[in-house]
Amino acid sequence: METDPDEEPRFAAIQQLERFGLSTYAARTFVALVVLGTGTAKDVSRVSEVPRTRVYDAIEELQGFGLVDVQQSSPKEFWAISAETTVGTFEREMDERLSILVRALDELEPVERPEEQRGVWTVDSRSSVTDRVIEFIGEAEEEVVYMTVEDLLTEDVVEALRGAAERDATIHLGGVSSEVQGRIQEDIPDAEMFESLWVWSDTPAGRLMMVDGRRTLVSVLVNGIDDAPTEPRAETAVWGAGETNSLVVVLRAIFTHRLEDDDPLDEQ
Amino acid sequence: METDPDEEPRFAAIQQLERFGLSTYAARTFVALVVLGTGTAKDVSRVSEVPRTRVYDAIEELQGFGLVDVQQSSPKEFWAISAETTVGTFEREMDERLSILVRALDELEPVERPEEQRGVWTVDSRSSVTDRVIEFIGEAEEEVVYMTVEDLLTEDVVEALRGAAERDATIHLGGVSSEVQGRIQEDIPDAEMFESLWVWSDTPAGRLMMVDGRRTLVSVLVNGIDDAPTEPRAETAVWGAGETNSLVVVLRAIFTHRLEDDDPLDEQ
DNA sequence: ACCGCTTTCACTCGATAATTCACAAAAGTG
DNA sequence: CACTTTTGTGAATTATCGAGTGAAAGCGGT
Repeated sequence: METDPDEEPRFAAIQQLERFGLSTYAARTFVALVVLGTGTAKDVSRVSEVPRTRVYDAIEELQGFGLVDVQQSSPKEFWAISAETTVGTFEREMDERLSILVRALDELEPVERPEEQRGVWTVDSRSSVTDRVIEFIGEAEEEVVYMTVEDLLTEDVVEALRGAAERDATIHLGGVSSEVQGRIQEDIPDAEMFESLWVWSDTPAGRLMMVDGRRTLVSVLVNGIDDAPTEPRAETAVWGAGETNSLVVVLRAIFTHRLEDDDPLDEQ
Repeated sequence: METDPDEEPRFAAIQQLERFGLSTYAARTFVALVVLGTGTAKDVSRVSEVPRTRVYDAIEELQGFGLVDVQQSSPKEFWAISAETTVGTFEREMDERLSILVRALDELEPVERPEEQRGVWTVDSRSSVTDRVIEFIGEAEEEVVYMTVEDLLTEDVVEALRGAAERDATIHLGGVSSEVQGRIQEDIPDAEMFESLWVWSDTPAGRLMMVDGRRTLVSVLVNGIDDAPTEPRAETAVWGAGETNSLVVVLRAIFTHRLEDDDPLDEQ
């Protein structure tokens, strides 16, 4: 690191503002004004390193976003809205953009997504895997089998499972310690716990799920066991859909065999 | 218009995706996949007009956002997440960015913003003016005088007024018809209504407010009366702060004079 | 081993944004 | 009132990044 620590929030703010679509001049100008509260083009130029003659354009851009007010005097003075209001402004802006996006996508999306798939799809980051898990659980009508290491049994997943349980789907949950089992039983009384089908820890295994016997997902934690345990290990998953999908067929075989058995740990 | 109406949502979707930071290739590729549900580079290229050879880069970019999964086969196949999940993904992304921004801005913002101001600031769009109005009402400790045309008495403003009333500030509200007065009385029982100080309609007047006798705002509706009444008329405002601010002094004179009078319509 | 297809990658070009420059208008200053 | 400094606007120049192109490297099947 070679950056002045005092400048770190300034840099972060500028970076985020740029990501929201401001030009670098506009972003730097705004941050300068937040620090100053109020100031002239010259003031802004001094603390923001924006060429003085360009401050005016930047202000205009910021006015378009409703982020600064100006005082019609000579020299003109500029005033930045409060941090709080700024966030509110962007929140509204983003809501707006999102609603346009969802409207457009809904029109484009074919009414029914192809269900049966031949291949096996791969998903990469942890958050994406979680997305997929939640999506699939959300489609469950009859049965969810979900086996996971505890780290990955996050609140939103439990939420999705509860939703499925309330739709009268059977929940089989495996791989979690007895303490956590208790907590889950409170949330989802109907969930049925089962022991791990095999030794679960000390493997890179992440989660393993099957929904209605026609959709399955398997994930592993990458950056192997011997790696520095600093980084939360990244997750990567494969999933498949359809009665005849190969991944589905394999997992269905395993699960139905094991779950119908009352003493699953001994065989094979 | 010369665009195929069928293509309009497609265009809108691409545009929004670009604003969220996707390259045009990535945006076009994703939209193509949403339409197709699933497809190879060739398929995508055909419907998206993205050069076939660059589809792969686009997919990589999209994977970074968690928007597509791929099938490791030859040819590779690509799968787009559902519209619903897409929105969720961006929602999380934006929340993340916003929280970084607010953290950074809070550190930068001087603890107390300068209160007394000499000049008069101008604000431009309707939403920005509303922002300022709400902000100022939120600072009220003793008294809010707010006179407005009914169009501009939106729910969020009423909300802010209620908040001020609950902090034991006196609310004087003027310029609204008796029907609306009734509705407001329900929301904010303590609000005190007063008649317009002058003929209010048929002027370009918008709102006029004073908070604690030290902060005032006046707005007008531009794009004059004789303009086509299609567009909701734009609003532009000026505001000032501080006991000795000229705008504040003028409005305080008017308001205190008129409000203390029981028969405000006749004089001057 | 060959051919066609898929995939990757290095490179050009052009649009756009960043930066600099020149100058007119306005505001101070002696 | 002449002269200097400051302020604001517009155009000119430079840099950067992404779109588009094409060559070359894998891969599969015959």
